[in-house]
Amino acid sequence: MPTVSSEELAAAAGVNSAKLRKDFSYLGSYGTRGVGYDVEYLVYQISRELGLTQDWPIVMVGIGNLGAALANYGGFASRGFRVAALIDADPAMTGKSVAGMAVQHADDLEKIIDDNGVSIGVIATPAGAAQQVCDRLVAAGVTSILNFAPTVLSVPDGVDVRKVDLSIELQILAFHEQRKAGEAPIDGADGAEGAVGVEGPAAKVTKPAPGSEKNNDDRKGPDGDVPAVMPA
Amino acid sequence: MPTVSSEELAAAAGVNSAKLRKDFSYLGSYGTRGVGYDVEYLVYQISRELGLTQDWPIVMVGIGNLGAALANYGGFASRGFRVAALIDADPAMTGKSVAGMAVQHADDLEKIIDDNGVSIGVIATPAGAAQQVCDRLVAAGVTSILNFAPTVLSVPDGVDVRKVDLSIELQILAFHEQRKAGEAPIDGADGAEGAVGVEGPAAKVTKPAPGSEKNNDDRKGPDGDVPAVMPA
DNA sequence: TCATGTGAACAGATTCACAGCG
DNA sequence: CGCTGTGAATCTGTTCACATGA
Repeated sequence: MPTVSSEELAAAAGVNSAKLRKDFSYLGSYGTRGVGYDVEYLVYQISRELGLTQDWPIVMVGIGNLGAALANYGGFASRGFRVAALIDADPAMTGKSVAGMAVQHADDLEKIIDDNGVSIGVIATPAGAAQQVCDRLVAAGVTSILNFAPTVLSVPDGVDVRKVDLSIELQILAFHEQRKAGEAPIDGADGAEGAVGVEGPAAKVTKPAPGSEKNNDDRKGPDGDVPAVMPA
Repeated sequence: MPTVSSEELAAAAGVNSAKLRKDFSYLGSYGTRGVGYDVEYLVYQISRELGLTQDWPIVMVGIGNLGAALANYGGFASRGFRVAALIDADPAMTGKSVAGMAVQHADDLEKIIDDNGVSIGVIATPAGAAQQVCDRLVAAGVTSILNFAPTVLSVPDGVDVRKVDLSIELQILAFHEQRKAGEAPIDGADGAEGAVGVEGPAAKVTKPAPGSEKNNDDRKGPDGDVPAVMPA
């Protein structure tokens, strides 16, 4: 399949074809009128725009279950990421092989980052160690951090942090599940009678997907469809 | 602190106070004019709306590194989730203790789901097993699935699937990192000269956060700020 | 003729600004 | 008086529909 039309791509992705064309147009005019988009060329252009054509050395700090799972995660390499080092503070871990790499001790963190020109760090430590690790990463020159620890990190301006909360996804499923179960108030403690706009967001729950596969359509993000504030 | 104003909450969350008030108003009128919101009452109302006051038994299938990491994840219990069972297809895993629970064999999947009234399942198996596990979960009555396997699952109508791609978050960081590095084209293969709207989305990258902590502000979601289509 | 690329219309979400109530 | 709750104004993002060019 050498070329593809916006219509076909849109159907596959479950979005409107006009939106897709408009989005593509922001990257430049890579299509051919009357024909469509050259697949190979389009893939290259999008890859380049997203940074997939670059090599991104990353360090992973905290090689527990989660760190090991991440180190073994197949998707990284194909997206241009190269795990430059696995780092753990536990001396017992040092030298152990995880995902085919020797774990290095946290003492060498600064040197490792410097030697490899790392600008992206992944934190998979326990909550208590996260801020300290973060500070060291930033001091050593890391400017993007992916945080799996259940802590809010403070960083100076110019440093990006993304926090992944693995339970928030379950939360969202449970929220939808609750809706499926019926609108009846579960526990009649008191009045949610006047709950006006509840129907709005709820309409998203089971959108009839235009495509045949249904998977994360309708989704704005892990926290895109729940209120911003939530009790700890 | 018995009460809190929309202004304070908004500052803490890094959003506009009017938006916060409007969002809250969809749940009902739980504030007091001239005073603010009663913290305890507000927490309860939001918890109830989000389903935090319910007990959600879940099963986790695939107890490798990632499954074990999830089973040990502290955040679940506090959000109303109860891990009803850990399930793995490997007989060598059966009976092993992970996060204080004995791993059960996949043969018993249907019985476990039925006995515990489970409606939410977590798949952390290798990609090859995911669809099969998914089908069995659905057949056994599960209606919400959290999928960590790198596969798109097909499910019947009425079943919710959320896919978590751990590398997508890195992808987003790398995308921003690329922007920080400067607008100069990295590889001059050919013309992205006419790249018009690139400045639009880019403006989001380093928004001056209204709050003091900067952490996942500006974020729509793991895929909220990258185009919908991306090469495998 | 066909599918892109894009102004213009539309829809949805956010913010403003203030009436109303404790 | 202060802060909520909310219509109205504004802004942002999506979709329509068609001129344009291969």
